[in-house]
Amino acid sequence: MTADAATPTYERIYTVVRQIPAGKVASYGQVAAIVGGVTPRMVGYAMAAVPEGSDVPWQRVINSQGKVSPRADHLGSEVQRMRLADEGVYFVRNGAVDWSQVRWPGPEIDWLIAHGYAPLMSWTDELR
DNA sequence: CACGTGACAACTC
DNA sequence: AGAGTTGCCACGT
Repeated sequence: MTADAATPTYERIYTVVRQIPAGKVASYGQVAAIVGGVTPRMVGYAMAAVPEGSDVPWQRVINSQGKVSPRADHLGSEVQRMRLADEGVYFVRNGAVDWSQVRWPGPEIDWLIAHGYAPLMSWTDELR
């Protein structure tokens, strides 16, 4: 599945999110930077729109503070925490994950090129 | 810490 | 075809 300019925005976002392995997490801003041309908020919207039973691991995208973002559906954030716990991702000290332990380093450069994403390194500053 | 600001795709009538 | 509705952000001051 490539992601050229003709690919719908949400699909381009989902394609990147599907690369995040179990046990790792990424921030909305990180995903947005990798996809390119989308804002972190758009990534949040896309995650909220993931259909039930989809293969998109939406739970692996959290906010820049390392916390599960609050949302209209309270239960949703609890489900997200539980699913992450099942994958070995835990929220310690005031509800935030330890980025140094669970941060997804991002896709390989080759993958980006092979799938039509610009291998811009601007997102590395998200890797604080 | 509390704001203000930037910036929207997909869906449903 | 077009308007209206609906959503899980990040960063600067």
